[in-house]
Amino acid sequence: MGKKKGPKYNQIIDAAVKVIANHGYHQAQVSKIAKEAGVADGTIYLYFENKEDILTSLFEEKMGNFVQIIRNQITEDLSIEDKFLLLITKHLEQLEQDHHLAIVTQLELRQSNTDLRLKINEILKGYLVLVDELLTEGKSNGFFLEDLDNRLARQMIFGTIDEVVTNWVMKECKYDLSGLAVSIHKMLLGGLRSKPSR
Amino acid sequence: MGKKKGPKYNQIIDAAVKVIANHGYHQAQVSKIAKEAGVADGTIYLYFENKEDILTSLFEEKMGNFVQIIRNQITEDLSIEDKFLLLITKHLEQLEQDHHLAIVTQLELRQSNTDLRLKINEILKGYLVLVDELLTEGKSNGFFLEDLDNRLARQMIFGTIDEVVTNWVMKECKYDLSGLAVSIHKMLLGGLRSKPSR
Amino acid sequence: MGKKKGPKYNQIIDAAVKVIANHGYHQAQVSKIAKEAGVADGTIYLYFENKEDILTSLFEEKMGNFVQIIRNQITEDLSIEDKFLLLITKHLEQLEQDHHLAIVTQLELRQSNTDLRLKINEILKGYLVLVDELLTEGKSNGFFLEDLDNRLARQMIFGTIDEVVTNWVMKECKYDLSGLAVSIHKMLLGGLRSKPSR
Amino acid sequence: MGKKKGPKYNQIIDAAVKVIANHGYHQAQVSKIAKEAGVADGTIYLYFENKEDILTSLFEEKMGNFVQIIRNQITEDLSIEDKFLLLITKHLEQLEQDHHLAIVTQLELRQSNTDLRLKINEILKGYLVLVDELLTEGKSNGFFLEDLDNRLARQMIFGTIDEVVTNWVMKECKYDLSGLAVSIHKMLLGGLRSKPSR
DNA sequence: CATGAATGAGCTTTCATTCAT
DNA sequence: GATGAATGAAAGCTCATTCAT
Repeated sequence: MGKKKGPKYNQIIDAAVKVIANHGYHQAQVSKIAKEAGVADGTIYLYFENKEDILTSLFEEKMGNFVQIIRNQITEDLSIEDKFLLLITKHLEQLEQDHHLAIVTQLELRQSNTDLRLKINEILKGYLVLVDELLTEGKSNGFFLEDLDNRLARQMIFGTIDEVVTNWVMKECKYDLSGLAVSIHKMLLGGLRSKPSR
Repeated sequence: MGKKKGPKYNQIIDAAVKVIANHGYHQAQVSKIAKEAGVADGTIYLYFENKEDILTSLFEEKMGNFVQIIRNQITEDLSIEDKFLLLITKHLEQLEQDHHLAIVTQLELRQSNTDLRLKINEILKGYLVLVDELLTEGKSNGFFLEDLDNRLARQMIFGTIDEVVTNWVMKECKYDLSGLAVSIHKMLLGGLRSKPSR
Repeated sequence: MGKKKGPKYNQIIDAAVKVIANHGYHQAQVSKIAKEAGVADGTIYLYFENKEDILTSLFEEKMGNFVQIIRNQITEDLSIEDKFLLLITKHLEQLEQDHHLAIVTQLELRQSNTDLRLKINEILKGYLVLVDELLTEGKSNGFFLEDLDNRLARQMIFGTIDEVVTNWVMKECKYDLSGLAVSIHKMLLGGLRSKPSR
Repeated sequence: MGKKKGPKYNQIIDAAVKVIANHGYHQAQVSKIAKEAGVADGTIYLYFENKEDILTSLFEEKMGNFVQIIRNQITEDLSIEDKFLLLITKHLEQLEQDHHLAIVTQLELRQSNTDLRLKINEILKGYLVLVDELLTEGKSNGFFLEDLDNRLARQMIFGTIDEVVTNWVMKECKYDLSGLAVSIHKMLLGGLRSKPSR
């Protein structure tokens, strides 16, 4: 019950990231996380309801930040095009900064049961809301077609970036990720075709 | 050993799909699958090496010719544009045909940790090779830009379609999936922008 | 029920000896014995009540012979001393003849549960009766002391020979076993002491 | 890990002895041992690596100084004859002290298949070394014949005593065991024959 | 007689969670 | 607050035995 207090809370979350990244989701026992965090097993339960709550909180904590940081960069004076470039760049940059976190969010946490994944999706909504705002803005000033399906567009944007990051993680983060932002941006906005149809 | 034959073999695989779809990957115990299949627990082991073998076989059996079916539709006389439309359409159609199977392959099986993931990647590889061929063809006849990054393009195409399907599954397959093919196709080839940049 | 008939009966027993010798008691499944015997699993149960019955019968069959063969050699005209030498020699010779059988009776069958071992002891009684007869005969003609405890003497004789054979089996039957008969005979009859006590 | 301490450790070992003695090796499930020890199944695994570790530890703990205890009694001032009497007496006395333990070591533990057998042999080796020393000493001072085969003599001594104890256990420990020491001693040293051969 | 596919009871071990100290 | 020893439910797999053919 006494949730979210004290330095131990963050200690435990950071330990969870580390343990999951190094040992994999299915080998991340509570006792291992407690040991890594330097606390007793029971202490975990003073800060988290149960194991799933650790993972949910982990994602909340790290991804809550995530969306806010992107929002902070997207100032009103930018063109919609530049706003999208920023979205992509900051998305990639943040995951590039912390390889452990990237492994956890892109690979390991997806092995969790479906309930947890629904909660993760809940958190992802903040991201999707942002994308939606950009799409609506783009439509209103004629940058995007009026009849664009926001949901599909969102799925294309998120699906593409997510797939790029996942591949990067699976290749053991060996190459420059954020450097791909411009290319991705160009592909997403302009599509694959060399010339417009008609 | 891998006796693989007899009606029980398929009975068990179908039961596995059903149980996993209804109860989730982590709640799909062997005994539950056996009960659903109408056989004794031990009978499972006359047809499969172990639990993982059930899942691997399930995936192979059901998704083994996923790519081949798409390839069969893509005849040489089609334009590159139409070939992509077919790719998307057939991809969506196949998953739309069996909701249970879609749940299993899009959500549940991704929670596995093992050889199964490798099997999934194997299938995926065949898919990506096909996409690569289409991209190369499109480049050679000027439909795509010469400097297009094949890997990124592949990730955009697969990432987008996969995300669309996953969202459809998570919305409990309540809307028409293959009907989205045209819109997706338009977005992927033409991008989000209403007018081409100069 | 229809026990002890047909050539299959012996086939199965011989297969059991072979399988147990090669794979060990705990790895000697009924199906493995059936395969070795060239019959179906179910066929086993036409000749034996259950698995334990195979083992009991195996021992009966092979050890029944065993005692009879020794008895046949011990003719009445021999001295009690020579009778004992024959007992020991034939005991060792018979086990030396069939290494598989020796492994099974000396090592593997002793891992069976206590019930089976009680039945084995039952069969061993034939051997012990023979020893008893010799001891009694030896006492009556003054070769042995009147106050010799037959039970203890039997245990010394059997315990010694059994231990010698077991060691030979554990050393993988690499040396001449029956050649030890004279030494054993000398030790058992004369003891370890170089000179008699007063 | 091998935490080995605390009162539970001994509780569990004693429970194992009791359960194995009463129900037999093959019926001594972990859950039965846990229940007898008055702990939860899982608690077993805080003190032992696995089931085999219970049995190995049991044997080590209970029989670890079996040989040492005998050695402590055999002081240098004794005659070789008396030393052997002590060996036999202490061997029997130790097993006589704890009937449950005797059942376990003489009958049940021999049904095991694994490292445990190796552990048992380890203990046995210490015993055989001791016997060897006595034999060598006896030879050097003329008490034993120079040409006595140590290995065979060892096997006679151990085989005889072991057989006597096993028979006593199988007769449910109903008679006085250590009281047999003098008779056994007499038989082993002097043999069965009433008068020395010429 | 013979088959062998099918059965299903039985057991070790893991690990999230609790609670007395 | 903090501890960590203790808990006990849960699940994959084996194999002796049966019985319809």
